[in-house]
Amino acid sequence: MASAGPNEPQQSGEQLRQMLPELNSARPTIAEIARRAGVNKSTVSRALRDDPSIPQATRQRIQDLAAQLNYVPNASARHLNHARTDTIALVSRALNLDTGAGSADPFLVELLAGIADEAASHHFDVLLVRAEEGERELGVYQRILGGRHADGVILTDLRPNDHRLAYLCRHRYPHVLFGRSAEDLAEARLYPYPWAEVDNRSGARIGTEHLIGLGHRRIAFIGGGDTYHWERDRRAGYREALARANLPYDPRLCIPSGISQKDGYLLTQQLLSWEEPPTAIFAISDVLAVGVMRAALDAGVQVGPAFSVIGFDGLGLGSYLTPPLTTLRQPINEVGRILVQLLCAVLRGTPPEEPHVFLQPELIVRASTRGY
Amino acid sequence: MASAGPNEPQQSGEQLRQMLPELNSARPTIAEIARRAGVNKSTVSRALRDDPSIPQATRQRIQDLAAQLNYVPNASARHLNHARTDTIALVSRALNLDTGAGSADPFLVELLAGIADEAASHHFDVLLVRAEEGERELGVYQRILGGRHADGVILTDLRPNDHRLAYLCRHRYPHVLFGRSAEDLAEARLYPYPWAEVDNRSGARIGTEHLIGLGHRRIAFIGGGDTYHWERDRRAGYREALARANLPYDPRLCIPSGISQKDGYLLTQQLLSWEEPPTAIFAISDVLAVGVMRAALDAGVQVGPAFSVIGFDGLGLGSYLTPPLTTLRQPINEVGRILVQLLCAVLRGTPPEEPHVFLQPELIVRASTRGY
DNA sequence: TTGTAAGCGTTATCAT
DNA sequence: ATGATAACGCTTACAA
Repeated sequence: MASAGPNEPQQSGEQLRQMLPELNSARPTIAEIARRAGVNKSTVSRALRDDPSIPQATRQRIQDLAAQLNYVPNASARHLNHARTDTIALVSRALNLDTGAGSADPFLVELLAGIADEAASHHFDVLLVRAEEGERELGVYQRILGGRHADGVILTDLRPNDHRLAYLCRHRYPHVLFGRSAEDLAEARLYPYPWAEVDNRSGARIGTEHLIGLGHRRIAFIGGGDTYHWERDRRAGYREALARANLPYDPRLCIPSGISQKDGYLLTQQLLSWEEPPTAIFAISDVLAVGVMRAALDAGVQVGPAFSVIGFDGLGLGSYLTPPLTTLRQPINEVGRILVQLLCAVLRGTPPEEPHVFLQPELIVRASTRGY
Repeated sequence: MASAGPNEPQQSGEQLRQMLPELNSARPTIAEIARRAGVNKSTVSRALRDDPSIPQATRQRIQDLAAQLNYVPNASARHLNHARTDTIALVSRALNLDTGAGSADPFLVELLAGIADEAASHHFDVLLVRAEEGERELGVYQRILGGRHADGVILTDLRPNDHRLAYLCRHRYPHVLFGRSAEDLAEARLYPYPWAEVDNRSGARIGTEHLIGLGHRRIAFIGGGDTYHWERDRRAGYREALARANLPYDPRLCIPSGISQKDGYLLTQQLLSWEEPPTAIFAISDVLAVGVMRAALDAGVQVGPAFSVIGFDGLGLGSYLTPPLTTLRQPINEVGRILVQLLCAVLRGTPPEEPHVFLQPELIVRASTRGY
């Protein structure tokens, strides 16, 4: 296979060093354009924004000149002048390598895609920020919002009594939340800033009811700690379904865990070694469910009728697993879009009539859950 | 389950509208600090950066005051002044919802995690930018780099004769590439800007040789178009292995496709309907391999000895598939870190001695490939 | 040790 | 229709 022709500039790697002094040069300013055009800076500024007070002819002349010189207005200068940056930040825990997830969280990309897409259509830049934990947690928001790296921020991984909320409200930092608790919905609707959330509790309840409907009675719920709304709510939905069906709640069947595939794998290995193992497992996320199914298969347990598995999230992956995974699909892309819309509305000064969006997940039944 | 106590400020959603005027207020400037401290702006500026010329006492006093007033220097002002933004941008195609991938690319998160982590440790912000296609492709770089939204940019999805390179070089826009061709490595080493790449060709060759070593003779290679280096190189590696083993190259067995699980699924369905189907499949990515394995299982073909499948990427997912997927692991996180290190070095004005990093992927043998 | 003033590149408010 | 000027918030010679 022939090499692609040498089309790029060819220089020794060392020559980069020689180019360095020029790196920051040669970007024309508005003053430069003005000088060359023989007009004032303000005329150029007007011409470039198609101000009708500038006659068509000069306008065109200046625009051509600017294009020819490859002029692009300096963002920092503009931001400084306008007192806004047209940038929103997404703060996410999933970017931390040491967060224990073991590997990438597919959820984040889906969300990011929605966010990036919508932000672009609003002419906003997107800043990606790692969430910090503990002492330095609030410092992140102070830096980004106080220092005006961004005009507003999207928060994820909300917790009960999340002290970030009080902090952001106190400082009037524009923000939008992904994740409120279904537990306090009435209260959450009073929150002054927008949020969007998927009904984790109902989702988990519906999923559990699905298992119960299939005849399962010993249903384990695995995954999640006690930290975030989404994990608490999903667990609550599980218990709610049991209660409604007058099934006893067995704490031994409700097992906390990490969020990686491996966690699901190890826990399921244990479960299956019980003398009376559960006949169905509700995994708190699709990622976890992957590990659960693998463990079952490795133990020679066929996933389906005798041992049903359901996940949560609706990752594209699910339908290609063996067997295909029943799950509760979240409209992740859409959540991303909505979050951006809500935040932009706030920044624009025109908050939406209903700033609180509560979406329903959708039960997708596949072969991993079958009648017992 | 009790609701989390009402800890957040409680206001009607409509009150947000009333708060709006205050949104952009109340962020103190350096002038404000100076006024309150009874000193000049420049003194404050110095005190805040621990300039030793300011006596310890005043320094402390000013720092306390700033902290108390929640002062954070305005990034735009600082950037304007310094003529740099301490921001790098990642331009990615994977953020486009309409890109045909169908869903999230897990690869991107892994890369992002590495990038975000390393960038943070260099005190750089990370801007996330969707790649455009066609006419508007270069406009993205003009806007980001010319407009100084970022100091430098990370390019992905490189193509042969990628005209972005000439463009960036011509304008002296600092950048680093993820993806050069193994086909023109000598030439690529002359490129003035840094790049990092994983040896896709060798990886694919080693993977194919693995299959050949297992006794497979009819080996299909599916996936990828003719656009990007990574897909061309992997295909080249496949052919190289065949050639070395004196196996004939059958064009019918080298099948282009999209990059989604579904593409892998549909193609494999077709393959299996042939009168003499291949006994092994090299899927150009792990994501594609997921679809391949699903199709095999659905067709009643057991993946393993009689029908081996190998992927490429080494996503965490692979070891939990059924059967676990043999693959070539790319050090994705590390690539992200390296890209940032290289770019920061350029921006710092101290380019590394060896700006071109070529990493080897690692063959990870699992149960999806077995002797034929 | 600290203050003064110029400058970063825009935009906006005056005038003219 | 266009020019002059101030302002955005910060840094940094240069003075004092």
